[in-house]
Amino acid sequence: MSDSHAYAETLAHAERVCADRGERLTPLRRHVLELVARSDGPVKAYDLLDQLKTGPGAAKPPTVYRALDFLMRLGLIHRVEALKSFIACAHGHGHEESAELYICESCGRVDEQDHPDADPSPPSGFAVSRSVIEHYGQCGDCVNDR
Amino acid sequence: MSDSHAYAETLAHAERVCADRGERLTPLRRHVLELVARSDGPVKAYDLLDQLKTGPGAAKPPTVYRALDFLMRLGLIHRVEALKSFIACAHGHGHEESAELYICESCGRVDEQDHPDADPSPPSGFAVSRSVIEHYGQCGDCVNDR
DNA sequence: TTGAGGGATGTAATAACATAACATTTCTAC
DNA sequence: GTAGAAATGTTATGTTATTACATCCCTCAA
Repeated sequence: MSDSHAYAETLAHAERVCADRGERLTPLRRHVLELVARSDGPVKAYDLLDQLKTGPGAAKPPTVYRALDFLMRLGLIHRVEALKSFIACAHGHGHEESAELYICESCGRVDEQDHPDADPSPPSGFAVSRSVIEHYGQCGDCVNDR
Repeated sequence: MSDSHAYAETLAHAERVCADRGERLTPLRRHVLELVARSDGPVKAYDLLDQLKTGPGAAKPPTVYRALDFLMRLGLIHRVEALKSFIACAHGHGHEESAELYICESCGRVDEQDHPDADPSPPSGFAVSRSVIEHYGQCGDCVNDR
């Protein structure tokens, strides 16, 4: 997500989503989304905080976490649970709360797949509202490099 | 996992796994496993810490985290990433690193399913070594209760 | 039997991650 | 223009996890 085309699309998509839902993509929120989208891989909240700390009016943790919560609520970013990190959503998909992520532990790249909405085998009667699906390993490139 | 039969089985299983792999289930590690297994649902590291803090020789964080790491390494417990918590593994299954969890947000119960080893759609060439699969929602009982 | 080496545990300090509570500002609608 | 709601600022603190180093304890070989 470091290439500028995808990045521009991410922002344009964010504008559209906000407009659709009557939400405000404020400068702060846009800025945080930019930082997440420009970053080469999953990025941590406190790294964002550092990047927002230029000058005397430095951002404090709640500022960043609120923006991240907002962006997650709109499905514009995902939290990578096992890395305590965040990535920009690669899709304009609908199932905002259920990305399926492939995280390369060698190069750090994250690949987001569309995942089947139908769960293979939920326990009887269980109603899933949100899923965390994260696969760790090595991407094709890193496997070949060895 | 609060019923004593399953609990006894968990410990017996732990003994077997350790014996097989030449690892030592020390009193401390056994104690931590007991606390996790006896707990009614996912339990937090600092809750365990509190439970180990009886008397003056109180346990400190690294003590608990080391035991938890050990138990995870052997597949005896799982970390519930999005809850920052731990549960005893319900199975003696082989794919230790890839439990599929159904977590009820109403009653807190966690149901561990065997999940398909075959991944539906990994990116080309990606070699998965470990997966985090957590489904949040309501279990059948809680859905009916409403 | 002793002492070297390794694994486990104890301990202190601190790093890293996240939220609560409340004040202030900004936007929007009337 | 003003009320109410939404967003942001600010302070403080809560929660989760690790680093670094000391000590203990067990095993095994000399």
